[in-house]
Amino acid sequence: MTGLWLMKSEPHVYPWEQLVEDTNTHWDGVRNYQARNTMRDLMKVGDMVLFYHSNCKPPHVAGVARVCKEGYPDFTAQDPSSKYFDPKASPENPRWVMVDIEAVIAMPEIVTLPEMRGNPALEGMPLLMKGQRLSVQPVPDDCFDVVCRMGGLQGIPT
DNA sequence: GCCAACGTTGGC
DNA sequence: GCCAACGTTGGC
Repeated sequence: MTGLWLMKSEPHVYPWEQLVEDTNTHWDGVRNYQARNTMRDLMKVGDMVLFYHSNCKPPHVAGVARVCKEGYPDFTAQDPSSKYFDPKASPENPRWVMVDIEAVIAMPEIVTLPEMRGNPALEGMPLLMKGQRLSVQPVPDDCFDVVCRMGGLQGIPT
């Protein structure tokens, strides 16, 4: 079964357009244990990802990506010059994990947070639940499909 | 810029 | 192991 996820990025840090230009990227900088565990234990090659722009007006899903490399140490945690440096990380205990994702397709039309909040079919989506801040989070199958259709796609892309 | 909701840290 | 203090996220 293909896992379905949502990953948040602030557009001024790493926008969807950059992923398209890069083709793929390593998802560094996640410093939350729950999100780390998701990437380390649950995300598999071929899983699909909603690429979400947070901290912008309006927040929105910009495109669909795919996991192309499974969890491995986030090397930025061991790089003192990185803003993601963590002195507690080491080769023996990397502490933080990342996956690689690749761009699949842009949403023909972005799907905004208010639009998603207004769709009763998305009631079960963690993103829309109060207090939900995880930067990597699961998306129920039916919700993933609904978001894709709201963005003008014919369901979940392959 | 505000602030609610969390998560982490560290003293005890 | 508790919990107060602090830091961060991210919508508004």
